Amino acid sequence: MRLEDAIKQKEFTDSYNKAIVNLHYTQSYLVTKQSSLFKPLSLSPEQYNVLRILRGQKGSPITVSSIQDRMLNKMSNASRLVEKLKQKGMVVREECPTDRRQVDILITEKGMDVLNQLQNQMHELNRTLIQLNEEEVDQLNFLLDKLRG
Amino acid sequence: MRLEDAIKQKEFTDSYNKAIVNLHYTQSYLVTKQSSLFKPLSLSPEQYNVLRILRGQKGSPITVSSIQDRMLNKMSNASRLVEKLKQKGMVVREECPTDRRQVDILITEKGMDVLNQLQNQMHELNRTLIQLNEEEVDQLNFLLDKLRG
DNA sequence: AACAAATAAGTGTATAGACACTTAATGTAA
DNA sequence: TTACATTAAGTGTCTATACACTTATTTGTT
Repeated sequence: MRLEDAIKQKEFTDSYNKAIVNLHYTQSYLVTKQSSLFKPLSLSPEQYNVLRILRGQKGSPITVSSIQDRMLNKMSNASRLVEKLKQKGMVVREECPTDRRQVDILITEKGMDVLNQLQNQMHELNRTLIQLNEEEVDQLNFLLDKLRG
Repeated sequence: MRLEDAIKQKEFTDSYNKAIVNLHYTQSYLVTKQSSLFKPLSLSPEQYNVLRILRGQKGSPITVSSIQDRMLNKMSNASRLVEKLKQKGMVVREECPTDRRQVDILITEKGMDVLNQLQNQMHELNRTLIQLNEEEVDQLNFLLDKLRG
């Protein structure tokens, strides 16, 4: 659906303005659709993102600030998200032996189970959410990477 | 900057997965940069969006639910955003004469002043935020519209 | 060694998003 | 016309974002 119809706006001042609005709108569309997957597991999209980062560590611990660096939203609060995940038993905190300011975070078996449970559904959902062929997706990724300079 | 470097992730399972993450990351990048414009005026990005919708009405009133329909984030709460703007004197609420359930919203002169103040800065910022040429921006808009099906 | 600067984690608070719910008014149909 | 469903607006509550701040620890300099 054209953006103009989706938000009932007749026209934009220029293509750049439309692109900004289009990106905001499309991201919100994705969040809404993805949330339906997370909801049954009582996971928020950002909590899922933190779990993904931890899985990427393949067993080695990662500090809270390194999680922050890897987050999609650099303004979000890794400290509090980790605390939420800990309460659900999906991560553990350990004092870092070499620097007592830091806290090492590890994903638990339960956390891995939740991710594995989501894996296939997520893969399928991604395809249905993005109605583009392979060439177009690559083009989109190219443009997004270039856009940010 | 490539997404892989921006979030320190070596690779993605596939291009579709990367595109989802790329859209989330890019939108967050835009929000952060745009917020710096709104902040001096004590406006949030969503409050700005509501004002834009009201300006688009060119003087005719619009109900709260129509604002909701036009919002970028369909899950956001137009009722509360309008209340915030009212407290700042940027909009007024009027009882709808034909349907007492509805509430007509109008932008005030103060609201218009704020928008006009932002207009030029916003236009400039859009160009610098999107490091693409005209052809590429159009291509991006095409892909985003198609993506959502 | 002493002290200031820098860094890591966490806290406080306001705004917004997500979602279920309430209340009031309107529409519809027996 | 009464009764029930629908719609519009608003409220309550939890989670997350944005941003300033605190505390503890480490680093770097003199």
